[in-house]
Amino acid sequence: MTALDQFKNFVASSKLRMTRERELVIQSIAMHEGHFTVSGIVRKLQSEGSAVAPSTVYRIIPHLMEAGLIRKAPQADADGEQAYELIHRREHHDHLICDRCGEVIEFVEESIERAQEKVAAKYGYKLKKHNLELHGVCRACQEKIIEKAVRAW
Amino acid sequence: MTALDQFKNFVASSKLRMTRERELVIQSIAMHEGHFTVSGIVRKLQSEGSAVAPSTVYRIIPHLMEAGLIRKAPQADADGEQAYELIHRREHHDHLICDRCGEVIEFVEESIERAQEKVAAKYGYKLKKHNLELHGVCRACQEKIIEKAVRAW
DNA sequence: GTCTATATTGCAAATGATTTTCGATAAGGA
DNA sequence: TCCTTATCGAAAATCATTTGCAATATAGAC
Repeated sequence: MTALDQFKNFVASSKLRMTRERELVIQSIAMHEGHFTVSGIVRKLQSEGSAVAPSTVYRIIPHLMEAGLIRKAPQADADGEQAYELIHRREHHDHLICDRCGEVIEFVEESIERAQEKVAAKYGYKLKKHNLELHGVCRACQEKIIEKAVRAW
Repeated sequence: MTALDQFKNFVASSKLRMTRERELVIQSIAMHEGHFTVSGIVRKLQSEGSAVAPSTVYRIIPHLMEAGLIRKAPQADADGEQAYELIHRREHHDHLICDRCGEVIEFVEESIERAQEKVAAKYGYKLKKHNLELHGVCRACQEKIIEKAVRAW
């Protein structure tokens, strides 16, 4: 079932209506397959010649969350804008974040997943979800930092 | 070493200056011992008769982060305001949280720490910190849920 | 202590993301 | 097709955060 179909089901079980704009936004998000922001979607649709107003996208977001299609990403964009992510029915993933440039890499490390279950079992917990963020400096930024230091010296 | 002392060291190794406002803000945060927001600090200091302007608090925040005293909390406040948290200097630990009763268990799992380094290396990142929250239901709550279900049946 | 350079403050204005208002339009059931 | 009302776009309103600026305060030099 595609994200669009998923939302159509949600619409059917409510008094919401299916519109051209909602379809465009959902397809844009589904295609994105990662983190996205409102301004990003607006820009992308605009460049494709099917502009949708920012206020409209902002109004669609809460419905997509309610429908279980997306959720807030644990970290905002490099600037202050709220980022969202598709909730895949596919495998869960964690985040590796560069605190200097804001790059976000999604990864899945099986050994971490297993170790988490181990910890939960040890304390008698039944796990529902988790949230792992690794913060650091990406390779490109490391190089920029060194460059800058050398020049200043 | 108190948070205030820690910041004083930081100030000494820079061209920053120690001021009444910075001292007030840091002590307010240190006393808080949990999540906090800019507006919360402003309100608290105001009610204590030692008001500090919001813009001043906003300007102190980046210095506290740089000094390693605080960091952004992974989740913003209930409304849209950015939340921060004190970074404890004691041993690093992760959190196992019961979403039903709110119990928080702190733990350290070596295999997880090592696996994180592995992921960072794979992507060329230099790690600075991380943030792991396991969410679930603790044993006690699991039992209560079962009890309740049986009674309702 | 006094002097000086400049870091810091508070206020007000600016910015930028998000929300809301409102008149026009369009979805979908009758 | 007709009607009800959900939805849209544009502009105004909000709200958190940032910035410009003139007044003040800190820390080091003397």
